[in-house]
Amino acid sequence: MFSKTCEYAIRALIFIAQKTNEGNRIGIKEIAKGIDSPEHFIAKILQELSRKGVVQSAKGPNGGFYLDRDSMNQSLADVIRAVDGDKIFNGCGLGLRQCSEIQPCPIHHDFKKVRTALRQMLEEAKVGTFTEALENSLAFLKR
Amino acid sequence: MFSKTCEYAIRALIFIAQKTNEGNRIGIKEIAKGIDSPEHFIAKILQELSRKGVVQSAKGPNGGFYLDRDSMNQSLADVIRAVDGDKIFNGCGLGLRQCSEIQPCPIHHDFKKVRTALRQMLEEAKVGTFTEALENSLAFLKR
DNA sequence: AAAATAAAGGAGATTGTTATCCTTTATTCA
DNA sequence: TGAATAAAGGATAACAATCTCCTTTATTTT
Repeated sequence: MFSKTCEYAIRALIFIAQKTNEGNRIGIKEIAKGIDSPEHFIAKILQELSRKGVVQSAKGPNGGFYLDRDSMNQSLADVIRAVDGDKIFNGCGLGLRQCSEIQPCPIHHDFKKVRTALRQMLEEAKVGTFTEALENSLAFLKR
Repeated sequence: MFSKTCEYAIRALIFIAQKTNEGNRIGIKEIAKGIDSPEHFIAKILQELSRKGVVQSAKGPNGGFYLDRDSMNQSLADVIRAVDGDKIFNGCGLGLRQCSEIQPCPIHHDFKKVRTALRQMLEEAKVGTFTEALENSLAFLKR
């Protein structure tokens, strides 16, 4: 569904949100461990997301990644758009560039409903709202 | 959403279904033109699908690809499973192998609803049922 | 100011997907 | 039987996604 890059990004942001809610910045090594991802790879991904303002970072001792209020209120859809673009929300299911309401592919209309449901769900899911479920072991980010 | 291989495969099968309904077998070159795909690549894909029984073929003059009754009644979900496997229907949205009802990722439950809707839609869409829409220019397979 | 820390950045390796080419096999038709 | 046709199969090229390593820059602490 999403690229691996995007999966790691979402997991990392939810993890960082949790640490931010606890009042801490968090380093790359701990993030990689916390979400079971390749350390250097998630570093690259967060570097890019930091540049885009999707996540905040601080260098030096006691530095690390964290989320400001805006970032905490971002939706998963925002994160996905930053990483994978919006083809998952708008692209044709059969890969036709010209596909549209006027010139639909055979599954355009049905597919649109599903995509819309997906988008709504991801727009409503804010990065900062998973902390509680994670704390109470009602959700997991590893493996 | 799906791999390019899968997108081409679905478009090709719907196209072949149309030709079969007209009573003809159809060659690779015409398929590639008809669905606007790389000729050699769709040849490879259909070769594989032919081996799996998803599409039928005949060699030699007047040969080409066609669909028998079973293949005509296949769902798009069947085609997708043959090409991409079932990770799109079962896989975790965040790429966690261990994700399940008991050990869910943070978006597991919401995600499941969307995946289920997607699957139902694709199970109901049979390869052979798009001919009419294509004939009446209510749907397109190119570009 | 120097040392230590941690992210940023650049460059490259690995792997998987997408795409192409050429040869072989099966079938039809003359 | 021989020529033509069309898919099957094998090998490989091109490209993108994934992943790793090393150096640089910014910041803090002593």
